[in-house]
Amino acid sequence: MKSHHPQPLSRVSVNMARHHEVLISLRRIIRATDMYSRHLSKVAGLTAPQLLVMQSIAQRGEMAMGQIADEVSLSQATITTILDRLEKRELIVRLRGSTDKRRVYARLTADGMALLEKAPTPLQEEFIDRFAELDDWEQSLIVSSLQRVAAMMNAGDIDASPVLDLGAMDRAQPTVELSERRARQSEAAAPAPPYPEATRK
Amino acid sequence: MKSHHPQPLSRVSVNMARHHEVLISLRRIIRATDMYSRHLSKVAGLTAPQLLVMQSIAQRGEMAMGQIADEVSLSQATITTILDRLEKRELIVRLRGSTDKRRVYARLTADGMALLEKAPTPLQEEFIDRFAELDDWEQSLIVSSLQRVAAMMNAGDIDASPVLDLGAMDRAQPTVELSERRARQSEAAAPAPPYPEATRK
DNA sequence: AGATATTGCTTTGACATCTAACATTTCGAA
DNA sequence: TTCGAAATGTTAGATGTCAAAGCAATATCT
Repeated sequence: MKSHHPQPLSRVSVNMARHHEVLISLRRIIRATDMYSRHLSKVAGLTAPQLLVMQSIAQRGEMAMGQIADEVSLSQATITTILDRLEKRELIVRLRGSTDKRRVYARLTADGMALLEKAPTPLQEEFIDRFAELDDWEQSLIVSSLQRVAAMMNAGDIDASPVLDLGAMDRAQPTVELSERRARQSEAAAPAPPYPEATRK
Repeated sequence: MKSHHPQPLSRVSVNMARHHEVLISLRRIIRATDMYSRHLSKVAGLTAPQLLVMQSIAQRGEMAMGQIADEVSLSQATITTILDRLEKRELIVRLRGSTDKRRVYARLTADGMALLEKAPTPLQEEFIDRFAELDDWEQSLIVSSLQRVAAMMNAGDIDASPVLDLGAMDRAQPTVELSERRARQSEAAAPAPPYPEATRK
C-alpha cells in the first residue's frame, strides 16, 4: 500500500468494512458450497462430504474413522454419521480392526467404487474451470489468501508463515504439505497400504 | 499464463494440487466458522447466524424475512427457523405487515437488544485482531481473493470484474456495493426506517 | 497383576441449511 | 370483476455438524 493518503478519519470505518467484507464473502462461499453439495446429491447421488469421504477412502484402500476425519477436516462424530448413511446404501463396509479392536476401518464396496467413478468433482466444475483460466500468479494469490485466512481462524494451529510469502508464488510447488501435516497419527503416510489388519465386523 | 517456467509435465498435477488446496482451505475455514459459532453459543448464548440475523434487524430497526435472508446470505426457510428460536426465547417479535399481509417483520425486544449489546463479534476476535495487524495491501489482497472465490462459485451471479483488480486496492473504498447489490427488493436502502408499517401478529 | 488413563468410535441432543410443497395475499390481465 | 400468476412465509424432510457423554479396548503406572 503506497498510501499517499493517510485517511486519518476513515481508518476505523475502513477496517470495519474490511473484515465485514470478509464475513460477507465467507457467508457466500459457505452457501455456494452447501448449494453445490445439494446439487451433487441430485445428479450424482452423493453429497459433497460423502464424496469427499469416499474419495479419501478410495485413495488409501482402507481407512480408520479418525484418519478420515483428519483428512477431510470433520469431527469423528460427523464421519460416523456420514458413514452410517453410506453403509446403509452399501457403498462402503465397516471392518473392525483385528489387532486393535477399537479401530473401525471403512472400505468401498464394488457399488461404491462404481458410483465414485461416475461422480463429479467435490468442487464446482464451474469454479475449477474459471480458476484454471487464471494466471499462475492469480491462482497462487488466491490459494495463499485462503490458507492465510484458514490459518488465522484456526487459532493455535499456526506453525509458521506469519507473512504472505509472495516469493513462493514462483516456486510453483505442488504444496501438499498442508494435507500431510494434518495427518496426526501419520501411519508413516504409505501411498496405499493394500489391506491393513481388519476383519469383517 | 506467463509462467517463466513452462513446467511441461507437472502442469496438470500442479493444477490439481492447486484447486485441491482451495478445497482443503475452504473445508478448514468452514469448520473454523462452525466451531466458532458453537463457542459463541456457549459464551454469549447466540450462535453465529443468530447473531448475524439479530444485528441485521438491529441495524434497520425492523426487517422482513426476505430482507434478512438476502442480507445474511441464507434461505428464507432458514431465517424462519432461526427466528422461531429467537422468538421462543423472546429476543425478537414477529409483526405482520398491515398493508401487505404477506409480509412478516421482525423486531428486537428489550431482552434481545440487551443480549446483543454484550455479544461478541460474529467473526473470531482472534481473526479480526490478526487481520487488523496486516498491512493494508495484504488485507485488500485477502478480501479481493475471497470475493473472487465467492464470485467464481456463485455461477450466474457475476456481473463484472473478470480479473482481480489490483489497481482497486489503492482506492481503498469501504466497498459496500456487494451487500447493497444483494438487496433485491431494495426498499430504496433507507439507512434506518424507524418503524414501517406493521402490527402485532 | 490391578487400577487408572488414554484412545477410538458411537450416541445423543441441538442447530443450521436447503429444497420442495403449501397456504395466504396481492397483482395483473382478460 | 374474476381468475390465474407471482410474491412472501411456513412446514416437512433430509443432511450435515459439533460437543459431550458413553462404551469398549489398549496402554501405562505402581
